[in-house]
Amino acid sequence: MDKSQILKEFSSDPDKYYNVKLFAEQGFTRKACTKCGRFFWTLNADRDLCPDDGLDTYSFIGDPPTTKRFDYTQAWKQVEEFFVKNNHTSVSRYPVVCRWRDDLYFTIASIVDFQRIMGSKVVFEFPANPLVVPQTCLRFKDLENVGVTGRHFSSFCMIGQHSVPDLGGYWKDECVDLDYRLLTEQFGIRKEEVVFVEDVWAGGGSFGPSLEYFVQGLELGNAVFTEFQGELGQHTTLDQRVIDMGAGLERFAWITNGTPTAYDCCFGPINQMLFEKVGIDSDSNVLRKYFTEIARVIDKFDDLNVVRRHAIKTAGVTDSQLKNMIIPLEGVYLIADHLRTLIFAIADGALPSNVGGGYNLRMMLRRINGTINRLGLKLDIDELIDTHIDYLKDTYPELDEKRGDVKEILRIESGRYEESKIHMKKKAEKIRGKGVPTVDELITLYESDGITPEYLKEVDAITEIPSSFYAKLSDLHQSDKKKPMAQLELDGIAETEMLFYKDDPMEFEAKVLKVFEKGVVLDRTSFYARGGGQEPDLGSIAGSKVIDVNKHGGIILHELEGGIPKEGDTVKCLVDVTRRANITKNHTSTHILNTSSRKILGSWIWQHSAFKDVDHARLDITHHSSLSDEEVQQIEDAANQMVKENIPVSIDYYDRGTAEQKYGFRIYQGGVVPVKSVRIVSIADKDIEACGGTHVKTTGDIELIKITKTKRIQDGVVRLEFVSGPTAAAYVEQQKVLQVKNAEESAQKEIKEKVREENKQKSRDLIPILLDEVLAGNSGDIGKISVKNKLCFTADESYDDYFHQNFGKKLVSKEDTAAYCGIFEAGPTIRVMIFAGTKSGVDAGTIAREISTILGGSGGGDSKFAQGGGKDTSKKEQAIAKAKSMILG
RNA sequence: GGGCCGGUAGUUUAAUGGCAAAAUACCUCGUUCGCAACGAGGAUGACGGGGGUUCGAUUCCCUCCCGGUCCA
Repeated sequence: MDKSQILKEFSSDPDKYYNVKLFAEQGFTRKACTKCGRFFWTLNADRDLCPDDGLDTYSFIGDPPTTKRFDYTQAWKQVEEFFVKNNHTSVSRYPVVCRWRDDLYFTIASIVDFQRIMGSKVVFEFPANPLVVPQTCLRFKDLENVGVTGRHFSSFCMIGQHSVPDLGGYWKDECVDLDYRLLTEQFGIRKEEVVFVEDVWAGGGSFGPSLEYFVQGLELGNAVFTEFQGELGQHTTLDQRVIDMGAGLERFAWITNGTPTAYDCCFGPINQMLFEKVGIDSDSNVLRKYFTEIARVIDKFDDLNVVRRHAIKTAGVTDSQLKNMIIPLEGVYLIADHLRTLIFAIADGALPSNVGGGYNLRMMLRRINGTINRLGLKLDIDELIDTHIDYLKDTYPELDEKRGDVKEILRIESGRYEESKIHMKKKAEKIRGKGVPTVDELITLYESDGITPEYLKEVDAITEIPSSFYAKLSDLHQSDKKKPMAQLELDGIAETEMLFYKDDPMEFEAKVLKVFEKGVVLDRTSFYARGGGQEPDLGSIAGSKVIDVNKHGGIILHELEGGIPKEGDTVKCLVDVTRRANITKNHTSTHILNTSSRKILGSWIWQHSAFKDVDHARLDITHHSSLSDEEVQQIEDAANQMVKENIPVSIDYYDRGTAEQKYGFRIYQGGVVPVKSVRIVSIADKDIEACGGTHVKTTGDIELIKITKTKRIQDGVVRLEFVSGPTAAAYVEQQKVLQVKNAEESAQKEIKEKVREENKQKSRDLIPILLDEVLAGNSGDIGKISVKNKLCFTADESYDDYFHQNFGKKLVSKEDTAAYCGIFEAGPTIRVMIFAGTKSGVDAGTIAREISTILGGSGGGDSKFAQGGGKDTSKKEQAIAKAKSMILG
């Protein structure tokens, strides 16, 4: 939908869409910006320009419009106090890792907290109405602006003010009134400074007008009134209209302080600490001018470097000021910002990695480390983490608990970065020595080693980046489109009654509602349909084998083999009880292992995915490293302890919002649950998850859990393969047998190795003795070697390839008139090896080829060394005779 | 989930369907009061595991393990 179209439409009828009671009460007038034409509301009769174009833009820097000063933490207390006083419920922030929506890695706005996806629709669920929330939001789009522009953050606190008018909340009039009073009464901003700009918001099929509020050119918040759906012109009013007011807490703090940047008043004591360590030479007057200029022109140029150059020139920043003040400052801000984001993300269970959202976290830590190195700083990251958390824990007490975990994860990740840098450096060195690499080589380097051409240029390994590099790279990454699933005609069929969620009979009768070529839909079924990583039940329906069961919406389709019943028939159905029991044990085991892993490894453990079949199952967990044998044992022990305790497993249904508030987002281990009423599976208070699978009554039913294998399947994800119940018992038996077998095999191997080593040693001792005799010019039979004028031949069985190899090599290296030929058996083949000194008159290659031909094989080499052989053992004597005559003449 | 790269002496890295190299560390000797430095000599490996092709595989093929990396 075209936003400008909607804006035009709404602006043509301001009374309907924008004019709120407050404007008339206070005497706001509506004006059109003389520069850009946008409509805005103001108390200042002289004002002709909208905030973006206004002359007062960022005039608060160095001259804040309030008498009170609030830092980040205090600013929230002010906001919270104001809204609570005005009948709002203050809600704790939601996780920054967006567990309840699989289309987002991270929470990017406060409204996301309350959005749930049902099918293709977004629905709202608020735990209170109206409410206010300090929602930490992560945004990685403008990462390069962070630290530079004075107002971009990788994470920020969105003050979310939300109200549903039709469920007892308020609508536009009260919303704008509250926001206005928040600014003027709570924060003490002069009434004339507040400007409301008319705008619209559209997304996800709905849209509505919005009023952005500015003070001295700084946008503090945006009140969105989501009220319509459909296409403009044919739109209808939503069943549930919603107020989505989002304001930047950092900006509230900034405007009351008037510091050169928002960073100066939002990171707490960490800035001062960093300034001292870095030794920044700070001149507030220059900084004020510089950052004011940055703020004014940031949107006027596309290239950030142009913006910086412009500001440096206009503010009159000298080269030395740039080097000793601006650049280190930008670095400090970047470090403080990125670290704060990492603390929130890791505390909420995200891990830096090379996949998905984890990649953003990895990049941020690398930017921190890169900046520290670039500026030559000596910083203790742990100390910085402590400083951040100490400052934030008042508002976000949950961060305090994860202090140690955050440090551990960042320490491991920093170590990885150091190693990868060493690797990159080595590769770059090699390239420098080798000459200009081709584009294909550069692509291989990038894809296989993560070494960008930019890096290579930076370290002077290459002089320029080939222009075709990026074109070629993007060609390579053209992804193939997913093919759509075959669609079955299921319209008009009633949803299947799911007996497995009720009394779950293993034998039942049901009516056939619909038949397909290979399957049937019944009115009711106990056959569990594939879902949540749990494999389906099998068994029989009307005597035909059930080979698969799948869910299509609320309809369950049973795939059959050996005859399809008729529509309308009542059929007898039997579920394979043993299969079901085993799968069920595996499913509850998955929950137990998940919680055991978290207990042993750390709070960052989440279920990444899972699979439960009849004879095996696997659980993928989020973890940073491969598991040691000891860790695996501890997890298994913890799991079996829970089995031993025979803990009851209970299943209860909750309203989704209630479940989230009661148990937190930990319940979404298996991913998003797209239903209003969630099924909560609890193993006492030890593990509580939203889950649609089948479970045992008490943990003792599982009998035993054995982890059969673990594997790091990708960066940040470890797979546990396991068995439970009777399969686990069988596995233990099987392991016992295997262990005995392995012990025997390794003992045999050891003996073989010992014999080989002994033979080697014998050769080492014998060779010098024999060599002395041969080199002395003795002829005849020397140690079973026929020698004639330093030409040697042997086919004695006591010599192996090690002897032939070393004797021959040493002989010809010491005497170039000598030659040596050895014939020996190696397994089913007879092999020949010839060494010839340059003046021996013997051609090794010719001998090898001829002897090999006799033996039915082939051989090769050059005149000085050659080998060959064949498998025709009947020709062995003939070959020996021939070889002897060829070498000894 | 899909690819790609790599695994060789204690360490870092070469090369190769036919004797597996170099640097460094190590050992011995020499110069030195001693150390460092230098010179001479020496030892060191089943080429990640398993299977296959071959007379012969570290090299080619398959498979597994480990590590790295890019894209979804």
